Amino acid sequence: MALSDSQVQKMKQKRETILEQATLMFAEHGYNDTTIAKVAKASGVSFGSVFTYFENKDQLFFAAVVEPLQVYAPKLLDFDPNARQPTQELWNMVAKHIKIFSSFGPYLRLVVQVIGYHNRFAEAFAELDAFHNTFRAKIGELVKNGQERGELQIQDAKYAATAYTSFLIGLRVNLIDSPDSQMWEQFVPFAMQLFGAKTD
Amino acid sequence: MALSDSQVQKMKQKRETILEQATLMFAEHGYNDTTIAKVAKASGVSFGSVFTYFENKDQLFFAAVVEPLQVYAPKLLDFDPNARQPTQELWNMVAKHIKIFSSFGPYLRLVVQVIGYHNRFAEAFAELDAFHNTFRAKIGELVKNGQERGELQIQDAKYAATAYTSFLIGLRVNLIDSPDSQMWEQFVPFAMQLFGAKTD
Amino acid sequence: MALSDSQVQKMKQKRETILEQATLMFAEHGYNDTTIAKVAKASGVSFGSVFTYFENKDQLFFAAVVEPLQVYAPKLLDFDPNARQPTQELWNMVAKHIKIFSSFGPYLRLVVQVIGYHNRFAEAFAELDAFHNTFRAKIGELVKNGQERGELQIQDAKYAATAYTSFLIGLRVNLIDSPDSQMWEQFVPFAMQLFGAKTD
Amino acid sequence: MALSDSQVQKMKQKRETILEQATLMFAEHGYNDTTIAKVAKASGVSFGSVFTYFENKDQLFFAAVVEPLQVYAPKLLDFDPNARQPTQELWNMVAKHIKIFSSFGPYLRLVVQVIGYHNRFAEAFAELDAFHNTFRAKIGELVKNGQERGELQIQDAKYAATAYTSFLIGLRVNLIDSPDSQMWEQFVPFAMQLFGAKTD
DNA sequence: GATGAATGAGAGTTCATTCAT
DNA sequence: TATGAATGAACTCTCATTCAT
Repeated sequence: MALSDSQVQKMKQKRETILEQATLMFAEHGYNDTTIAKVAKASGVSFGSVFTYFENKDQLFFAAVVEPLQVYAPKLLDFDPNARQPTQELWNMVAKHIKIFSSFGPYLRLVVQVIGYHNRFAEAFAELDAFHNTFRAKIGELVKNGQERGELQIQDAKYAATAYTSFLIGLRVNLIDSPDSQMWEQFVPFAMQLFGAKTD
Repeated sequence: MALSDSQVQKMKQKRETILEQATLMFAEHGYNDTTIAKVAKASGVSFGSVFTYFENKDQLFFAAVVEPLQVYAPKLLDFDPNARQPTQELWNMVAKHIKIFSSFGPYLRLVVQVIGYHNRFAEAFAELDAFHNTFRAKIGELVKNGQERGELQIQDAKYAATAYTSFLIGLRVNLIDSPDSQMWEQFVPFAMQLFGAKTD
Repeated sequence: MALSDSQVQKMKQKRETILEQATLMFAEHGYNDTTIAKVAKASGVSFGSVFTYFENKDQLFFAAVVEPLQVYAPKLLDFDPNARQPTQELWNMVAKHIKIFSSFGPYLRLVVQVIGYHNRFAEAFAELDAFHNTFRAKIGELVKNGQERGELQIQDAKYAATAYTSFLIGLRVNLIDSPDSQMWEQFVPFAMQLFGAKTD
Repeated sequence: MALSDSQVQKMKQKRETILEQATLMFAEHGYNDTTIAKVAKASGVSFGSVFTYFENKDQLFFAAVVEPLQVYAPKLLDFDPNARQPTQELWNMVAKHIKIFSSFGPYLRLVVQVIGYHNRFAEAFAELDAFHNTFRAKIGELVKNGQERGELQIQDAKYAATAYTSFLIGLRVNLIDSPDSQMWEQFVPFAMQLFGAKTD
């Protein structure tokens, strides 16, 4: 018997709730200290139900890492590498990135874990790594564009991109308990310097 | 009857071995996936012996995090904030830091974990945080010195220091599997830019 | 979906079985030499199931000590302190007590342990002590009644009650391996003497 | 090389100290919760030394139970079953017993344990049981003597003796935390009633 | 004789996962 | 689909005992 629309809807909602709670808990307490029972409780379902929506704990973790990527990736990639005014574009991009990074703390802690234990979480890491490469490549393009237009110092664009993503992730690690966006904003100019923006 | 010197020596050695193995495993597999039994095996002792040298697993972890700090801290702080040629001093400092960060990968992964779960590892985090503050403060001094001598752009020295340590830790996270020091060296100029070093 | 009635019934039964086996083993071998694994085996369940019914070993022990009290207490208190014929009532009471004490050997050994280590088993002891006080008080009333009616020697009723419960528990300790009720019956007259029953 | 007298003396002393501490701890915390390490610490010796004086933990426990018996037994048996004035003798005996029982609380808790787990502590129990039989027999003789002289009610002397020792041990269990000898003294008359002493 | 490092059997407990209801 | 009882692998930690010094 096919499920009614409202049923399907309800199930989607439930899955979503579980995933959200799982993300928060995985991020806060790590993989091992997050138990299925706790996630279930926080989600208002029986722990048996978690297995209805996710094959096992590993899959739940994988989903918690990879699915938000679908949401964040487009936002992070939302800039134009061929912009006419690359410095301006860069500034806007950095401001946006910083805003995003300052706000999705929990998820990024998850990301840091996956990177830290990339052997343990090989599949999830592969996804993140793939995005990271795409991300860096696109940033690199914009940097190159900026250099070609004489707005940025000449330096290896790929390294600059890596330096930049490192800076972002490092900020997230260091400012672990500071969701205060105003403080985060202070770091935009530093990112610009990293890119070799000419200081007039 | 007191223990003989050689006895004491042997014990020190054994403790050291256990701690080293523990550090490696904690860094590689995290706190939970590192079992006392595995550490013992890797160290060539019975698991009971681990408890001879460390009260419990938590203490072992704490020691693995805090003791190396005694070794690394002086090296990281080995620069002169009042140097006559601040830019030169800064460059040397960065080069040294990058070299150190590129080489003690395992330990830094441990550090990232502690920061990531600072609630879980509160005591260890407190130690790291204290060092981080000292570290940033001293870097900030050198930056200020550089600004006063007109060698660096004027910007908030504290933020610059934070940006720098974030950059370092972010590099360590991103370049998780690259001990290749030559690649790391490429990032020295970027750090200099972060500090607002004037590009002639 | 709630559990079916038969399910609930089965669980109650299982809990009961575990508790019974635990009581027997705690009584026979003491707290430490009674392992969860042994209790589980004796109860025909996996050791994990013991934790489904009891939070931990301490709780299991507590339940083994306290729950039977609900059963035995009413039986031990089943006499009338204001009886018209106090000596007769006393005799019946003693006979009943002796019968009960002779039969629930295992449980009483548990009780003796709790008293012996009342620091270790503080909560369980508190429960037993509370009952003991109630028990002695009610016996004291009957004794007083008997004295007032001139059937018993005048003596401190509270001490008499304590002497009596001591006698009972002492018999249980001494006759550790004698469930033989006939032998136990022999002690009824001694208890009566303790109460100062006048020997005509 | 033979040991000097003073050395022998010192060792005897050390053994004594260990045994005393062991008795106290076994009595207070039971066999399992009393560790060799704790006993050693309380005795001011290394735990290795405990094994110099006692083969193993079981032997230590055995010694703690049996050796004091050599001290207490003569005191408990110090009465004349053929006394000319049996009631008087009985009174004196009871008074002495009560005094002794009120004072050596820790040791008696040990005794209760051994009786409670006589399977576990079979050898120690055998010693205690043997003494108990001797003890009861001698008391029985005095009771019989009293009956023959018409001072005591006629009743089975052996049961009377058992009732009496039960009463004593029961008091010890019930008054676990009352070393207050004055309260203990109150129970002498009750013991006399147990023996069927004629109340004038 | 005295010491305490080394060992490992064995205990309690957690928790992912299965599966009957 | 939802539930939670049942299971047992795996982990940390304790402690009696051995034995080299």
